[in-house]
Amino acid sequence: MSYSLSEGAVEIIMSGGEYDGPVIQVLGHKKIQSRGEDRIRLIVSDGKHSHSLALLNSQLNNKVFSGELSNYSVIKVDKYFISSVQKKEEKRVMVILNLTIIAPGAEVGKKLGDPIQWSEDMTSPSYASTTKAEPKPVPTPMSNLSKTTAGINLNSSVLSSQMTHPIASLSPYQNKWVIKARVMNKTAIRTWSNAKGEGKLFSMDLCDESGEIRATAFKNECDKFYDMIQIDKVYYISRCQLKTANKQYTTLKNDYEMTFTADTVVSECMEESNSVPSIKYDFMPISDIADKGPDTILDVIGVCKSASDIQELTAKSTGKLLKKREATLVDSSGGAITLTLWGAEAEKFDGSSNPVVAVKGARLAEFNGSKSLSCLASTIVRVQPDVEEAHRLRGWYDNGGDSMAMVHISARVGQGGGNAEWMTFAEAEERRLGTGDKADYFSLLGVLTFTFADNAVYKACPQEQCNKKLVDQQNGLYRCEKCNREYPNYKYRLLLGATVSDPTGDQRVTAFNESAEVMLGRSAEEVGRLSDYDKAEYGQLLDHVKFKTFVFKFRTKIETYSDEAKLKTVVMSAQPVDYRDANARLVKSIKALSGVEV
DNA sequence: CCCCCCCC
Repeated sequence: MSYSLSEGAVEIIMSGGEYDGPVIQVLGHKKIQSRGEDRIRLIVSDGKHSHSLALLNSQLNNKVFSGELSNYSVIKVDKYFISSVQKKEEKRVMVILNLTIIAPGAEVGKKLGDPIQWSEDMTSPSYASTTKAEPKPVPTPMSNLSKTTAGINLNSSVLSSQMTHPIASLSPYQNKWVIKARVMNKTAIRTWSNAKGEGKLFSMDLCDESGEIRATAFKNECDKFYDMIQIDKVYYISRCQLKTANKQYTTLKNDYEMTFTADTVVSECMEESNSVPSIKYDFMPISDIADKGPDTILDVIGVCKSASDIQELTAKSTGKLLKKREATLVDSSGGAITLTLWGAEAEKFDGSSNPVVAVKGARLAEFNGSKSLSCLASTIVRVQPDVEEAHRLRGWYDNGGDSMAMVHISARVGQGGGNAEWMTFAEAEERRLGTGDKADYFSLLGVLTFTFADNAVYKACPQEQCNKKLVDQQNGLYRCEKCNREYPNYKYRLLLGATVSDPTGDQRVTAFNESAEVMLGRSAEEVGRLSDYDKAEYGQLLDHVKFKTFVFKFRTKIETYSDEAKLKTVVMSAQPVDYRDANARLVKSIKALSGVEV
């Protein structure tokens, strides 16, 4: 068995060129300490040259500890970057991010070829001309920086020709570095005032291939850099102060954070920087969120099916005036969830064109048994992001996904009724529910067996709290008798008559806006538009929801209309079935009925 | 040097 190594790759890579997926042999390894962390240094060979300054990304350490990556192994380096370390002089280091083991050491069993040790001064000009080599790094990266003025360097060529340092390598103990990083997120300018003084600041989240870090600019630096720093752009940044990050306040994966100082130099990277990754999302299908606990921090991507207007409220605890907007996101998992946006983010958000929205680091909140996502200050929200999942979702939504029935994870649960025992219609009748002076409430697992399509949606008063049906004045205006006013606009609201059945009987019920939206799987706005502009589709929608099963909570009370006493039953909430819960209830009643443990 | 991240 012979193994072919990428002869000459070490030389090309170490002299600044690019070599795609070099196949090299591991000749030895050594454990070193870096910032209190174990790092593995590999001695590698391409058959022609060996090189002892190959660092293994710490995530790969286990491959060595487990023996998987033993000496003489032949590996393909799938991903690497070149960094530099300062000892007595600048030294280039190859950091291996990803590798594939082509042949284990035991199988190879010997050193391949007769490699000689490579060193910096072996760099020959011939390689630079035959490869896509970048300009050779200047030996003293910081020497040029003093020539910049005001810290903002508009000509990136000075910095771009230099070697940059991986973010993961930054520490307070070393201040001669330049990073090449993408801005993932930038906060608004915030002011503070406390016993220690006052000021203003903004912060940004930066990332490169090696990791991420938060940087904050205070006062002067806040003014100086705020406009320049733009989300998604790549910058060369140097001369910041590093300090230990308070883990309490950050979700970024870095032990340190940076503070801009008067000496900080920032320069936009003008060339294509595909090597600097953009935000790394870890999207969770919306329907999976139902199983997650409160305070889970997660990423989602979905189409904004609807969004509320801005609501203003006063925080009880702080007395602060808050602005929020709720957007409903849906994805192809068939889940829907409410995302709450706050402050300026809420104000600028426009969901009217059903954009794809990507969210990184939102927090799962639970209120009255209903789950929703809430944005934190650190949450990144991107509207119409240029990522594959966004394009896929766009295609899905525009080609029928929009009419898919959704399980709304944030569906309201009747107050306090979440754990009420379920009843059947027969049991409700037996107990004469609704026949007393006060209304009775009960929950039931039932099937929607009929929907009354006539007048299921109406044009309601646009005022926040008034949901009165408007009178069409036939002149473009609508009159609200309750407000005694005419409006040019209106909001749609649902008032759905339906029949719910269970194995023991059925009941004519009425569902108002929120519960009807859950039952129809559409917003009142959408149903209204269909009713006015696409009667066929409207009819289909009302037809297709038949035989869907929900957990209903009813309010029932006997009422007399023209001498006839009838049970008036209102749907307080309709929830998609949580089958785990449903089965547990079933098992419980089987036990109770049979006296047998199951 | 901030560090609040909310409400029904």
